[in-house]
Amino acid sequence: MFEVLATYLRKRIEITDDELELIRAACAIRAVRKWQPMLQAGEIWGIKCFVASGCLRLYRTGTDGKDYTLRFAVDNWWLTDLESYNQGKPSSYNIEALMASTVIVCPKEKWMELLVKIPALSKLHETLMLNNGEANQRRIFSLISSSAEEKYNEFKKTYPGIFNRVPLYMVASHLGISRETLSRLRKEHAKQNKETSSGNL
Amino acid sequence: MFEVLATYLRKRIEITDDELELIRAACAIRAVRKWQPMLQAGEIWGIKCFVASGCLRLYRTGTDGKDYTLRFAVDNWWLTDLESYNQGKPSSYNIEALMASTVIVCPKEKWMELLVKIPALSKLHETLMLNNGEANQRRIFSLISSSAEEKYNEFKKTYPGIFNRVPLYMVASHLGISRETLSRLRKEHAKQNKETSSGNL
DNA sequence: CGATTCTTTGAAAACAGTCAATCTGTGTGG
DNA sequence: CCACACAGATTGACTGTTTTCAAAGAATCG
Repeated sequence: MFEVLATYLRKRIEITDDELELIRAACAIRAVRKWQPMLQAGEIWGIKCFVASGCLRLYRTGTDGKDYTLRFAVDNWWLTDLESYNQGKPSSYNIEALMASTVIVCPKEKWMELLVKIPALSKLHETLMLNNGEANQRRIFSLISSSAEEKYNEFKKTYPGIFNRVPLYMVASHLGISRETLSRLRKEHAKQNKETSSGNL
Repeated sequence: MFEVLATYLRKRIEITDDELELIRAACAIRAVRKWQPMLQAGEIWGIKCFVASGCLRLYRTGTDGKDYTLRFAVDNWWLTDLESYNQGKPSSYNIEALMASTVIVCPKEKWMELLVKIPALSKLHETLMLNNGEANQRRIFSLISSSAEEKYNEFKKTYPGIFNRVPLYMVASHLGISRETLSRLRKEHAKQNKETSSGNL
């Protein structure tokens, strides 16, 4: 299973087999069953986490008692609660598997050693952080500027692989709209696609 | 004016006078008049930018033609369009001064050299990135989970210094609500505060 | 299958947005 | 120093989107 991460890294950076061996030694493979929590609010999140296969989500319970999805992570994505990872404080978030998944985890201290030993990895790490920052900026813009329908379209375009893979109500909470609204939007769209594609030739 | 940045840095990291001199040499001081744009959509943003005094905002025009505020920056804050800075692509965003301001800017290449030469600065830089990531995560949660009123309260609590310093309609666009709604919320709150504080003893 | 979870649907209500008019404060030029 | 212009804020009436609530329908899993 570690091969998934190795392939991922080889595709993105110049890395020797020795360096890969260092990483492998620092990491652990973890199988997560469906609905199994990897992180529960109150715990401290002290690991780097790479999704080798499956699908996880990061969510948080609002003051209204409902769950709101901050982020999904599928094959070859990284997933962290930045707040807890960074400050070592108990997390306000939860991470759970949406299907049987395999993740590769690395304790924070070991990860930091790796970053020192392998400059290319450090560079990649920085790039990932920046990409994440950009994605957040775009998402914030979308949230403050778009209607429910626009957000729906954007999500489908940006994460085509996720839309059909996770429960609808989680996508709704990711977009900040109710499940009913999302259900209606989707219905509308299905209808329109049907109309457009049924022209007679 | 560079002293503002020097003081800022001394407060946060161990830094020698020689190192500060390096930074000073790489930076330029720029005065920005009220409403003057520092960045216009289409341009490339290739600098690090530190607000020594005044107030700027980063905003973007939506498909509806309205402007949406992504971020404010006041004294001792950094401001960037991550997307353009990172990828060197033309920006979709605008940056303008909301009052006469002084900013300290450093070209990207020189900044990267500084990061190599001054490890403590590099560490600070990383911390800032992480803090920004955390703030974004919290803001996204707020946007997907909160009503207009909750967002209003949270903004006032999180950025007390900004609320009274920038036009109301910009705060509204930062929260993703209309100026009228924000105006009404504020009125409600003023009324409630009056009621609470006028109890007879 | 049977039970649970998820989605859909309809009707009513709440919330926030739009439009348009008015008000307020600030700065400018006569 | 006043009057005017202008940007920003407020207000009311209305509209429209989205939420909520409740019930019924699929789908999924053991």
